[in-house]
Parts: sequence; C-alpha cells; structure tokens
Amino acid sequence: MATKFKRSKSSRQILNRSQERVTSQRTLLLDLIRENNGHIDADELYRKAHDHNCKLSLSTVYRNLQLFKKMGLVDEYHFADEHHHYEVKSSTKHQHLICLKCGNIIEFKLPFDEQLKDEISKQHNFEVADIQVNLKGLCARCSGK
Amino acid sequence: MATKFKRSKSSRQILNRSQERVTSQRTLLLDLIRENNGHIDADELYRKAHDHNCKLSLSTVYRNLQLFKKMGLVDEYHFADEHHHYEVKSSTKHQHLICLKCGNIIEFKLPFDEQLKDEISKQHNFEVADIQVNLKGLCARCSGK
DNA sequence: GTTAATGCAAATGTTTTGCAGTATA
DNA sequence: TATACTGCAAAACATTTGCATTAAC
Repeated sequence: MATKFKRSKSSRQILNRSQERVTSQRTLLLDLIRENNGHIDADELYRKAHDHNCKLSLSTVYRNLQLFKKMGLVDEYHFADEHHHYEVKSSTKHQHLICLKCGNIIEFKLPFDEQLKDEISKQHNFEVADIQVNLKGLCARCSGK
Repeated sequence: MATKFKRSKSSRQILNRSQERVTSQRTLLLDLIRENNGHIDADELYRKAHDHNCKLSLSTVYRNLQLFKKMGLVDEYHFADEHHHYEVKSSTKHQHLICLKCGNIIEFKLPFDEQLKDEISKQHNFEVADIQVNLKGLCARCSGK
C-alpha cells in the first residue's frame, strides 16, 4: 500500500463508484498518481508501483493511464521530451512553468486567459476549446535571485 | 529540384555560407522545408523528398532536421501527436492554433505576451526565456461560422 | 460462471546509430 | 585525398496489442 495522504475520496472509492473494476493494481496506480503532487511519467509511475508490487507490469501502467484519462481523472501533458507526463486533473485550470536548468515544473494560473480567447475569436474566428501554455526559463532558485 | 519559390537567399547559399557541406540531399530538404509554408513532420518531408530523389533515406531526413535545428534554421514543435513538427524559423515570434477537426495549424501573434512575462516574473520570480502556446479548438471553417 | 484486467512477449511507430561506401571540399 | 555525409539495416525508446491466465463481479 502506498504512503498515506489526505484526500476527500480514496482511490478505491473513486473506482468503486465508476463502472470500472477495482483491482489492486489499478488502486495502487491511482493512489500513486494522486499522491504525487506533480507530473509523473509512465516509467516513473511504473518504478514506484513496482516497489509495492513487483509483478505489476508496464502495460498495466499504460492501460490504466489511458483509462484514468478517459475517466477524466488525469490529464496528459506533452512538455518537451519524447514521453508523456500525467497529473491528477485539478479543479483549477492552470498552466506550466518548466525550468530549463533543474527540470522542475511549476503550475501557474494564466492571466489574461479570457481576453486571450476573445482576441483569438475576434481576430481568427477560431473557437478556442483548450489553452496550453508552457513557459520555459529559469526558476527562482536556478536564476539565483 | 523542388518547385521554385521566392526567397532572399537560396537554400544552397545558406548552406554554402555555413560551415556545413552542401549535398544534394541537404539542399533538397532545406528547399522543401522552406517551400512548405507551414508545419511539416519528418515523414511528410521524407515522402516529398523521396519524390525528387528516390534514394534519399529517412535517416538523412532526421539527421538533417537535427542539423537545421542546430543551425537555427528551423524550429521543432511538439503539438499533440507522437511525432515532431518542424517549421522554418521566422523572424516574427508566433504561436499556434490547432484545429481539432481538420488538424490545420494556424499561426498567430500572442497578445499580452510582454505583460505575461512581467506577471510571471513578478508572481513566481521565474525568468521566462521561451513562450509556447497551443490553442486547440475549431477553426473558422470547421466551426461553420 | 462471465467478463474484464493482468502479465508477458511480441509488435508498433518514431527516432537514432553503426558502419561501409560515396561524395564533398 | 581527407573528411563528412549518405544509405541501409539494426538498435533504441516509448507505447500498444494479442493472447493465455487470473481475478473481479
């Protein structure tokens, strides 16, 4: 079992209330993703899960990540590398700062987002459904300020 | 040879003035990328190049894309799919609208970009070096307006 | 007892690399 | 002619899939 953490619902409860089957692997994976306050990739999740259940396979990780995505529990991000990152879908829409030095990913609320949508709709007649902003640069620690 | 197009410099000239060797494959690839006013992926570039020189290999495409990137001639983008897209580096910084229906990619100048940088610097003490914005939704044609 | 999920291995798709042969400078 | 570039095949890497076995309902 993964380390304890506080949440309104347990991963088991979430799965129970869905139509999906509650398996130990699935519960563990969801636990780990929700426990990880940040952005995890499939391989890291696999390694963490493997520590708890050494029979759990990488395909199970991928299959469940797809499922969680479909269930709307997690979001998939394509930052810069070749592999995907996943994070628990949060109630508040946010974007990402990516530090080029330490690789740390910081969340931020995009200012001017409504104005941005309006502007794009006005200028290009484009109906914006999703905004993805990645800002790369140096975080406070790495820029030495 | 690729279809003619107007530019201040020919691909051959660009390569000539660099330290890199001018080969027929390299010139053709750079021609095709510059001719393509948009975003091309390695496979599409390979297919186009193949029409002109059927011996040209996919590895040559990849190797030269890396080279062009290193030379600062093209930019690499990670939109949403598994593969990368490339475009000629333009003098004007822009972002991308991606139509979820037809897949078309439209460039736009980000409004509020300086304010955005300032805001992020102020709020998170993060030094923004690069802004990447992808807006997904429906283009004018697909939203039927 | 049915049906879905898992583990394994093999397949896939994109990108990279080793190496011998070839073309450029 | 020395060196860099190419083509080919094989490797690498992330991800997906087929199938027999196992577990959930």
